[in-house]
Amino acid sequence: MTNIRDLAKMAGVSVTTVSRVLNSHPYVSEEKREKVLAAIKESNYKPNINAVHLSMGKTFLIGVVVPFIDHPYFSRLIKGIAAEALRHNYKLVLFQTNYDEDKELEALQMLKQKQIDGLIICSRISSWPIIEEYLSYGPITLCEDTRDRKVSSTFVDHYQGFMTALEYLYEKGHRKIGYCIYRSSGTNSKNRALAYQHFIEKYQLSYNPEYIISHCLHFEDGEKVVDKVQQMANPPSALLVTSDEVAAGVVTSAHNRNISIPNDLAIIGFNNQPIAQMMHITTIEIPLMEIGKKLFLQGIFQSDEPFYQEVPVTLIKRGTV
Amino acid sequence: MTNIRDLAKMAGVSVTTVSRVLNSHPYVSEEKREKVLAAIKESNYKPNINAVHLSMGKTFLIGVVVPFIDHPYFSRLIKGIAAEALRHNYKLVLFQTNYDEDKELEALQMLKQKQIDGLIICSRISSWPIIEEYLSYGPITLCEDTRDRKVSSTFVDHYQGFMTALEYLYEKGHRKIGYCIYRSSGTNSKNRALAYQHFIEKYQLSYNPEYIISHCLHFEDGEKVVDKVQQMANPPSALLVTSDEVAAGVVTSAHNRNISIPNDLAIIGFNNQPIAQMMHITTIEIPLMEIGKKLFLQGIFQSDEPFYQEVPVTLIKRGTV
DNA sequence: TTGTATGCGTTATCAC
DNA sequence: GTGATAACGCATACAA
Repeated sequence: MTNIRDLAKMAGVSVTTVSRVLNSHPYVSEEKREKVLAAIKESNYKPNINAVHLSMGKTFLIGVVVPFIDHPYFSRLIKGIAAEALRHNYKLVLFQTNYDEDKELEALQMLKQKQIDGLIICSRISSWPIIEEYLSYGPITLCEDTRDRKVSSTFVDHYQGFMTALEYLYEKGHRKIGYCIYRSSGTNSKNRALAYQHFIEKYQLSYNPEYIISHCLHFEDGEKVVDKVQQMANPPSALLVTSDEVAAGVVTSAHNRNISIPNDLAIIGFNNQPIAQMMHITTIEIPLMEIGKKLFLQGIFQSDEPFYQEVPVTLIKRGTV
Repeated sequence: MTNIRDLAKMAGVSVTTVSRVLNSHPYVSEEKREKVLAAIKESNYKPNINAVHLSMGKTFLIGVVVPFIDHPYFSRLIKGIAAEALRHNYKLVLFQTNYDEDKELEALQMLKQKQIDGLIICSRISSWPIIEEYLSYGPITLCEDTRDRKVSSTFVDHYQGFMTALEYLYEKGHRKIGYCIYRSSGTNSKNRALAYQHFIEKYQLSYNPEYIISHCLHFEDGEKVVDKVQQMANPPSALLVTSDEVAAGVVTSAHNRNISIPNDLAIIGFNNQPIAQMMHITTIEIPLMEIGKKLFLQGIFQSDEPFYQEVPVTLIKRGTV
């Protein structure tokens, strides 16, 4: 492996000059620059990233916290982050937490110890005081509405997305609407709940706690949802479902039991995943790949001031409403 | 950030001694070891990984090449790799190739330039001569049967898995059996094709090229499969399908068109993904998470001799046959 | 069993 | 414009 000193010798200049052309700094004559460039080409030189990192005091590593790596929602987010990271010569440190707070703290600790340059938390379990404590050690970026906090984020307005879906169902004549989520504690879930509550109040609909079904995350959870709906004395006529993955499960289960969709039960999913397109599921599109890219850029190129970035969502009308 | 020199002062020893206890080397008295340990605890010391890396000439980075990051098969593999990598303080560099050879070459180049310590190729596009050329620059690990090559691998015996599935269908009375794959050129696909050919010969069944449907990768491809089957003058009575994801798509489409499964069409998927369990799809189980872990260990702790590691598969009988 | 001194390959400071 | 040289923090050969 040829190094910067070898290059200097080959080009007949000093290491400083080599470093200058390597980093395209000013103050180097065209003549010497070309000599160095030639030497680089001839020797097939590549900088030793370890030395660069040590010298710069940076790791070029970005931590990514997700509850589940192999879940369609998060793997799509990771895809976006990874694509942008590669472009900027950053590497990923993937933390799968399973929503275990200790796992998330491990990631936060790595930030504190400067083992990573920044941390992206795609879905959070630790409380605000914890996050805010670690904020002083390095950039933390979230994927939820943080406008009331001093933490940067790229987020989707789940309140608006949910409301749009609800209004659409109302317009279609539905008055008994339920919804599925994974966990009720997350910010995104809370925003969805808030929209639901406001919607109920606005149209003076009755509130039925049964209509809110939690722990829905995978395709196979769709079956549980249909189970519950079938057991209700007064079942909903429409359901907003966690994600298209789960919505697809609901639709599949419903078919198996001769529940007609949308006649017996209308369904709206989220994310506009490929599966929603194939199964003609009406959905709220969330551009996850794009969000992943934004999260990365925000996580690395961050100023002192928190920066909030909202990504718009779109209702995609298909066959399940 | 306190460093090794600060520790030495605090403990009243030399940096060498500190380094020794840090790396649990022998030849350090219990007395001094404890002083150092105390200093470490007190100062909340963490080694600067950049310095460690530079000094050791290693990056502690492992490259992972996949065609698609957000595909259930590969994201599960990544999950296994990431889990094991984290345990060993390694970080991931994710390359999504989309089966573009240049992308794969980028990863290979990084290995050559010592930008990563090892490379795991989960699905390969480049030819053997290319792989073998880069083998001299660092450990490369594959996820396909490489027993006729000098490249290490953790692999599934797709020949055996396919044959098991075929024999099972034969036993159930099927004589017109087709199969779906993504691409025909991969080693794994070739092994499946070989099993199919041997099976056909063994039972003297007629070979119908129509029965082999390629480019099946996602749930939504299941619909195309059903389309094709319906258009055949002499359709197969059973289908081995790329993955459970695609199998689920086939089953869903079949339901939508009142094709009875398994009566009109029997289906066997692969991987035993959660979706297969939910939809009661008969499948060949492939332990992807476990394979991912093995791939990592193999990729990092590799001797000079190539090492081949076969992972067994199991037929899981459910309702689609 | 311990410590000194050197190297790892860069970047950055400063004098020229 | 240019070039010595000092960090950066750790591992290790070698001397003691």
